[in-house]
Amino acid sequence: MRILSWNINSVRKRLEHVARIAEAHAPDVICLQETKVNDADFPLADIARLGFAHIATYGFGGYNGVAILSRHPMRDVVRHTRRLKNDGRHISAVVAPANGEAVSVHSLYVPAGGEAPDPRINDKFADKLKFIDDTADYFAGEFGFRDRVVLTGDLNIAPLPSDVWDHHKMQKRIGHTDYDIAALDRLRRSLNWTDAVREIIPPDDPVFTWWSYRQSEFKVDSKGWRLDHIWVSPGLKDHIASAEVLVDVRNWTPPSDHAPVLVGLSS
DNA sequence: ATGTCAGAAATCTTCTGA
Repeated sequence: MRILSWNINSVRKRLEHVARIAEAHAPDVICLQETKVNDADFPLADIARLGFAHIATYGFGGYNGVAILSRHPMRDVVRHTRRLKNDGRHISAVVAPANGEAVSVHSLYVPAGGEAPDPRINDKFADKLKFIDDTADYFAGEFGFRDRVVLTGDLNIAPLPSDVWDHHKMQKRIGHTDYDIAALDRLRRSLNWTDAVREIIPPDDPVFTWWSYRQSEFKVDSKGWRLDHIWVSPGLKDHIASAEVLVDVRNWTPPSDHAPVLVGLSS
């Protein structure tokens, strides 16, 4: 099963890109973040036409919004809330291929966390860390190590020195602070998750999935961050067959500021 | 401090979030 995750920054602005990705890479499942559309306005017919007959959406007006597009039937769709608050940041579904074992797939959009790198004075950063800890509690309580679970999404954290273009400069930037990295490690331990991309690409090699719009010119492998991730539960660790970042997509116009991550799992 | 996007609400621009 091929699973792709992409912060699309408005699904309605980038339908053509989804078509190109579907054509070129044939993912079975696409997890989207920042769809920026209410469920009632989600372009279901356009997506279905691309081969994804099964669609689960969790919109939140003009902000946030996550979705799962699947070629295979889905059941048990859950739009997750945090502290009884709808926020369009976590949707899950069990993808059940006709020939193959079912997988619980999660599309997550972790809050960015604002500017000041101190949760004691920055409420957005405190909310981000709380969101991650709530999510860790959820996974620890809901699943066991033998379950087949895939966590995807824009986690807004680059955990390794090689996940940012300048480790030293970024240590005081939200997304690469010690607070971020410790929180992401708590999430990783919640189900003993494996970072699928780093199983395939050596941890010392720079890998980026996000490049700011606020650069005069986007250049591959310059000034990026690896904010988008696909993790698998222990039950799927031995099934990781391939992993890559579709860096070229960042050059397609009009671009999202994120590139998709694609992981292939053997049955 | 700056750069650029996207969407909403209300105008033809400003705000918010990232």
